[in-house]
Amino acid sequence: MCYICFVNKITKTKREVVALVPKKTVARLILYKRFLKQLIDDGVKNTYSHDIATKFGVTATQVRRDLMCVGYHGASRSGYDVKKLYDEILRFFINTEGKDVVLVGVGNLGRALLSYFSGGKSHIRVVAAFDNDEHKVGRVICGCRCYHINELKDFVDKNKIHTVMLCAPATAAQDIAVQLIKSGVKGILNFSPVRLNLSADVYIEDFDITMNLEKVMFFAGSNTGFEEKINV
Amino acid sequence: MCYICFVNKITKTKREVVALVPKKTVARLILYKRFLKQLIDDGVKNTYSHDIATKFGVTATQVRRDLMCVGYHGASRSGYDVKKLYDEILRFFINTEGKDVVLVGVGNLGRALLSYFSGGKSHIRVVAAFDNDEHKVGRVICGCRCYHINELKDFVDKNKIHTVMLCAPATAAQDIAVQLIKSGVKGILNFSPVRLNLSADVYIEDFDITMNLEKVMFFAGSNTGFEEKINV
DNA sequence: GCAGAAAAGTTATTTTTTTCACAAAACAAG
DNA sequence: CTTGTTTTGTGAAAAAAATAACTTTTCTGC
Ligand SMILES: NC(=O)c1ccc[n+]([C@@H]2O[C@H](COP(=O)([O-])OP(=O)(O)OC[C@H]3O[C@@H](n4cnc5c(N)ncnc54)[C@H](O)[C@@H]3O)[C@@H](O)[C@H]2O)c1
Ligand SMILES: NC(=O)c1ccc[n+]([C@@H]2O[C@H](COP(=O)([O-])OP(=O)(O)OC[C@H]3O[C@@H](n4cnc5c(N)ncnc54)[C@H](O)[C@@H]3O)[C@@H](O)[C@H]2O)c1
Repeated sequence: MCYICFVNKITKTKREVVALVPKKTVARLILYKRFLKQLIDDGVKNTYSHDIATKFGVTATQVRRDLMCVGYHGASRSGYDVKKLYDEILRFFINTEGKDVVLVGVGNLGRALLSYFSGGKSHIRVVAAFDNDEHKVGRVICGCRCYHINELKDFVDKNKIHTVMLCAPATAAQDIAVQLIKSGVKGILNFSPVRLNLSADVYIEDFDITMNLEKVMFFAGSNTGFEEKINV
Repeated sequence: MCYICFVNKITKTKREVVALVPKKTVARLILYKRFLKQLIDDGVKNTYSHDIATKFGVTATQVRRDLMCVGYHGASRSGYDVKKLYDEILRFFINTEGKDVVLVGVGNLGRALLSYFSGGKSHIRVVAAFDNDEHKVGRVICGCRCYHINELKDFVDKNKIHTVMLCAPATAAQDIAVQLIKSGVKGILNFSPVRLNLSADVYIEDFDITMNLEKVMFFAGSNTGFEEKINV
């Protein structure tokens, strides 16, 4: 597999590019991006693969491999220009940056998420919430306006929404997901503990709190020396 | 790597066993367990690797591979006895089952988690919550009693707690984590967007909502045909 | 009882991800 | 200007995970 500069120099469709980038690399790049942002805010000018690696508990080689995917070249000996590297990573995430997100299911979890994303703690904007509970529809909840789920298709169309956080009860999740896809949604962060059965051209990330808690309980109980470096 | 019956027949320490079981297999086994529980409740007696595979979007071979790790043998043609397989998976998770968990950081997210786990929606028990906010200490919040963070060590000792859900602000997370480890905690499900820097004999699962949302946004924007089968 | 199908179990192969190892570059000090 | 050190970039190797291919068992229908 040849990663070399495929983002910038060789003409490939975005689809092919994505296929070449390991999924875990995408996850790590997001973390690197966050770290670089921090460095910029702190006024740091340069950084090294080794720095980044230490920060995230991976090897320096891994970091350099990952950075190959974004096509920015550091300098021997003086490492990476923080600002330039950051910008290049932003370019890699060009389809992501600035895009808005909506949330479906304004329950306990949904409200926690809404307050977080409305509270200015994130650069990601959650621009609307949807529920089927008439008591919630029409109100502004945790800083976000709540619409009826039936209004979702219109909203998604008009606002070119690609991504949804799905916090509905397990029993409703599959039906809602089908509706989301019909409305043109391309990615779902699924908090409900059910696997969504959908056509293949949608990206689903199952974000299963209970399963992950059980996983921690297992490894905590088993006393292995393992430590998952990065959760992907 | 030879998986054969290592749980039951070959004498190995638990540590070695865990090292042989792929991490992702552990994650999938938890999902299979949940599915089998459902089948038992529905009165289904038998199931097949193919059934389970379809349910979770993996291959039947993968399922059989995973099940090798728990040491239960199905029967050709008639598949797996649901109850027996479930029991065998429980045996695999013997150190996990029945163990209790505590939560640190009773903020927006913490409260959502507390109401979920106190609301009888999970078989996992969150037996105490900890915070440093005097307004919260001493109260029962979302069905769970909240103690001062200073009382944590005692509680963890007395109640043999191994696992913690950490929902504190990013700025406090590292300090709290150090304290947790000193208190004897062996596993942390870390919701804060910082990597915890700790000694290696603790299992940390970084459960980074923002990073995962960005990942979905990336893949949603990039229109690849990819679908992550199971989030691990 | 036998042919055929269906399913588990297992070995081999492939694919994906990570690490190793080293060349090339760049800088610093003498 | 040369030597040594540090750091990137990358081919090659290794490790991990997933899949394919094959073997055996068991059941069904004839
Ligand atoms: N809260 C947690 O800590 C937690 C933990 C683990 C898993 N989960 C999962 O996350 C999901 C949400 O959990 P929660 O605690 O917020 O649940 P909740 O019951 O508090 O909220 C669910 C919300 O979805 C809405 N809803 C129901 N049907 C709908 C439909 N058809 N269309 C639109 N909205 C609909 C409800 O009105 C409600 O507002 C659940 O699937 C749950 O299993 C939550
Ligand atoms: N809420 C979300 O949807 C969301 C989304 C992404 C990430 N997160 C992360 O999850 C974590 C919790 O988020 P939140 O929205 O619940 O935050 P929050 O501010 O609402 O709650 C934090 C809680 O931690 C307590 N706390 C602070 N310092 C403490 C200490 N030293 N010891 C014990 N308790 C302490 C506070 O009193 C408060 O109750 C944060 O790290 C946040 O970045 C949350």
